[in-house]
Amino acid sequence: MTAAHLQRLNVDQRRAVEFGVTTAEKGPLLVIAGAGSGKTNTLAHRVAHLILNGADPRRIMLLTFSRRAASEMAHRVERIAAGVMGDKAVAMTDALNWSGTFHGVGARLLREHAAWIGLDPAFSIHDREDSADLMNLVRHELGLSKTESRFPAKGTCLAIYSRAVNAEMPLDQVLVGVFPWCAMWKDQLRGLFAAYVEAKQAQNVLDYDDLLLYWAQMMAEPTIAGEIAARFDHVLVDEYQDTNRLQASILLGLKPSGEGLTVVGDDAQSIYSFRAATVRNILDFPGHFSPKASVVTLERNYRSTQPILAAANGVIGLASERFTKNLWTERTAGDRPRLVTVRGESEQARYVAETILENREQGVALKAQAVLFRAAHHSGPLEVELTRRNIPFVKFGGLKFLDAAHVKDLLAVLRFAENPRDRVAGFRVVQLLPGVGPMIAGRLLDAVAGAIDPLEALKGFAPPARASEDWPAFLALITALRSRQAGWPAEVEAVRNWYEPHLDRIHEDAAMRLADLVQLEQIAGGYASRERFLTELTLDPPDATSDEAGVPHRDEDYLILSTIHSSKGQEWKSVFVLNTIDGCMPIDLSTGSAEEIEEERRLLYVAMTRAKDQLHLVMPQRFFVHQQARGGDRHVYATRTRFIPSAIIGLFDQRIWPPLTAQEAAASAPRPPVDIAARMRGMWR
DNA sequence: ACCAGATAACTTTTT
DNA sequence: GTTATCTGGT
Repeated sequence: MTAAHLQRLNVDQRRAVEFGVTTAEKGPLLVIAGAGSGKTNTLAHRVAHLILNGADPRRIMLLTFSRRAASEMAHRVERIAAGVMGDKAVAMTDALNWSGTFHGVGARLLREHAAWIGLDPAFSIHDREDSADLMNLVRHELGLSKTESRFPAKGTCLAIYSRAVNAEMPLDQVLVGVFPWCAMWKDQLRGLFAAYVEAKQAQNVLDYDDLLLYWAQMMAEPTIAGEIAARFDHVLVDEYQDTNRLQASILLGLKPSGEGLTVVGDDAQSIYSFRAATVRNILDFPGHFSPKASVVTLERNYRSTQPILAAANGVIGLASERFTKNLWTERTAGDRPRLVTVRGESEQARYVAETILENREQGVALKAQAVLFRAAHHSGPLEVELTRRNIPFVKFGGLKFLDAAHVKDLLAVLRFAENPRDRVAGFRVVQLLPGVGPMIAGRLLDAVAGAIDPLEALKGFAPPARASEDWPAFLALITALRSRQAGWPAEVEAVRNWYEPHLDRIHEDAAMRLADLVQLEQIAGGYASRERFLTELTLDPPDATSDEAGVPHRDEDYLILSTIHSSKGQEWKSVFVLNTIDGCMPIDLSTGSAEEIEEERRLLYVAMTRAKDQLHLVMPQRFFVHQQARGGDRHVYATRTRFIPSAIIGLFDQRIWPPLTAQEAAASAPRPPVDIAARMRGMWR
């Protein structure tokens, strides 16, 4: 007699779900799950199966790639469990509260253990930008901003630092292997990083990497590691191919023997090596343990039609490292993916928009369709076209809502009030006052940092004459925020009221930006407190930005625009991939090492395997080079992506759009070559 | 001494 | 559209 919830699974999926729970097997488990093989579903079933068989959900750690993935997983677990145990399932899955990203879970563990490791539990978390800004401040202090030849920019410095931390690699090796053009600055960089770490500690801030690094350090300390490890019976990790060595170390600390550890992933979908993720993590996983981890491979694809799968397999089959998986499906009917040649980017936009509308006429909702692209700005012309035609859309990836200067300003005020030692936030805030620049801001923050009571230091500071008019209001605001008299989220409104005149002064389009701030206020209302708001917003920023079309309501139908990276784990009936041309895929900025090229190939594979029924790869022949003045005419004549060579072109349905007229078709038909040159040579013989 | 406006250069993917 | 650097003004 088999439980009902297991009967919907195939043999391999069941093995992954039951392994060690209702079977006698022991030890760690690696599930290699091909694209569309029901990976999320299998993992959700395993969690539900664990709970149904007596595991305590409070003692299950579930690590996913994004918060969205975590809540999706919780929903599924609840549905599956509800099918078996009814209403009681809700309480069980609610108790599944250790689920989230590595960073999110890490932040929580760190706050709980802060006292033990000498950390102030009110630490703030810096996002990438903030970290780069702090790196820049330190860079200036060390005089590295005016070296004779140019010192690496703040972003590059942070990338080097981050790589060394996440890959657990010595600086020398990182420089030689990944940033060879910065190798000459080795000593200065080492000094910079030392000062950067000290600055973070003095200001009580952690960056993204610290959330993992501190966690890993705790797991390296036997007393703390024992306490944390003992809290979790099961640790399950999704998207394991996109984890890095630091994350692998954390897992080993949590489950040294591998008992109770399950990781799921697909080596063919590893697309985050720029974040120091390494395919080796998943490939080497079984060997980390003795006895070795068991491996279950899911090869049956439930998503795509056979022709789409054949084309995707064709693309990944040319990878230099061969993957052993052989995806198959029973969905044999369907069209080959279309490889559509269009004249330029505006035709590409028109093709996509028109085909999407046709699909909708055929009953395919906009929500069941998606447009994917390599870089966030590739969708620009399409966004214009969609807006013109009143097609609502939501864009994932690329510039975040939180990256807008005005949003950052407002958040910086809140952060400064929460943690006055946060220099990056303070630096930004005080310079909003007219008459205050970097020097005065620096002096003010020095005074704050040196004082026991930051507020008193602020009050005692003599502002420059030009700022005197705005000074009292600023002081009043910070005082009010520190005392929390307005309460949450009302204090956001107080900040906005204070900020409004400055916004007007600084930005031309103040009205539009103000609307964003009102939206931010609404978002703030969804969080319990200022501290939770700031933390969770940094760890899980709202990533959908919708442009001129206006924010579609959740119940409305809208099209999905997404970078390929952000499309991970999702699926749509109809998928369009923009700019399937060399220079975009692979993107020409990648310095062209073999490994980077391979990752670009996997990116195309990920994009193609998102499609269920219909796949369109669009190739504009003329591609405007970005980063040029508006109206500029610099463009390149593009060629088909190298990942679809003629050897596999037969797997695609090649088309030209708009379709050629009879005359054009005749003109482009193959004709016997005429050797004019030979005739001309013959003229003189 | 220091701010603010102007100018030139750059823009991959993200927790 | 942003961001680092230069220059003129206070």
